[in-house]
Amino acid sequence: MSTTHKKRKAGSRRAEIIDKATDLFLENGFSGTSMAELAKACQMQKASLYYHFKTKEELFAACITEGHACSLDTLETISRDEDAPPAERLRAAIANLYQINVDSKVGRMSPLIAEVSRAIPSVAKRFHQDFMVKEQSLLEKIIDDGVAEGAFRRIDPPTLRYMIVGPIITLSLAREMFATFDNLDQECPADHIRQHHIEQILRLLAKDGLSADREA
Amino acid sequence: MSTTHKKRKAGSRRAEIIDKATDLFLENGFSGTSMAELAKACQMQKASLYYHFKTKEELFAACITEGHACSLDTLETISRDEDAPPAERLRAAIANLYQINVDSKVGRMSPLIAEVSRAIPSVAKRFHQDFMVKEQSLLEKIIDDGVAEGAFRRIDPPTLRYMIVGPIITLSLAREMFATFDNLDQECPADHIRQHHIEQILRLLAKDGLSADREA
DNA sequence: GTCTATACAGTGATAGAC
DNA sequence: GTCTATCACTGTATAGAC
Repeated sequence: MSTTHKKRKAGSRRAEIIDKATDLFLENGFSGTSMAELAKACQMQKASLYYHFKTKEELFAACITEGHACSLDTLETISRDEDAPPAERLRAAIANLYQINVDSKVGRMSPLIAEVSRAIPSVAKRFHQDFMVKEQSLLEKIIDDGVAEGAFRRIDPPTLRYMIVGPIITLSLAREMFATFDNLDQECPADHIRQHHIEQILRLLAKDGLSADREA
Repeated sequence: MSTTHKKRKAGSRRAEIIDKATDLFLENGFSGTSMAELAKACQMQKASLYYHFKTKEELFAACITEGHACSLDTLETISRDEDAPPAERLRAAIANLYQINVDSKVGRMSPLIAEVSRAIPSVAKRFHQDFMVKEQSLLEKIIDDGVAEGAFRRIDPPTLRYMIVGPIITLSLAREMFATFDNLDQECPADHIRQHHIEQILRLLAKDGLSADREA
């Protein structure tokens, strides 16, 4: 507290940089975000950033991997709770997928990854391994359990996965694309889709004859 | 032919620039693509680009709007063919949506739009109006006709739209994100999803009792 | 661990000859 | 309509004081 010039909070200035950087990357893209801009947002000097991160690419990688790695906890809990009724588990899981992919920062990073994937392939690799694969396998376990219990109809796994995750990711992407629209919530009605999508998935998974429970 | 220095093909050098620029933008993003790089790809001088386009942003806008505006022709034809059986029309429509969004350049631009949307909101607006809205309404007409004919069950339109377009857009996005992977076709099995997705949509739209036609 | 100062390559864009 | 030459500026990254 005596030697340094500006020490805002104890310890992890690094975490603060990652947080601010993530916001800026999400808003302006990777190339569209400058270290100067980030420095200003952190109220520090450009050069100081390079004490914490050797390069801009390394900083970006940290935003992807360290920044929000704990996001799958809830999904993991749901996945482990094998006693709950399959439909309720799936309902909870999909609700959580919306939260992860639409509400939180990690899930909104897909367009960013697409932007830098050619220039920094390792980032795409990490994002895939640390986030997407885990998310997928947790979801798949929940469905598999339901099928094993006889509660769900068996559907080709990759296809079902895309029908569950597809609308969610697309909603997230659309909200990034049209972030500046006045009527964003009309164009991309997040809550509406969030509520109705799950019902259609359950209808798909329902065994024949049980599917007439609900009319949209 | 006598006055100019290098006149490759007659007339539309402009179209060539748009074409090359689109490729580079798709590969490296907007900020990640420099005018110098583009000039080299077009085998011309940087300054010459500015004869055709006042700014880089204007060039980008041209890539979005002019470059690939005619892509909805097939979908339009399908949409107009009201005598064909609804299921066949929808099948053809979805197949075309895959072609537009996964195979062609327009559909792969979504992450790009997301990147520049905050900096150049007009581009997002144009893309939305000229492409997405049209695509959506053509699709909706096909479904509405099927419902009117009594062939399809009625499903909440925005939800159904996301369940059709969501997996397609997400497949496209994933292929951009993981473009550098060796096993891209394993990770993002485009053909597989393309074939099976449509069957699930038809099951969703099938009236009760008719849905036992097929097992995935 | 943060600062000031700076290197220097690359950026979008312009001027003016041909 | 394309060229050469050049502009003013911003980009990432580094050196060295404190």
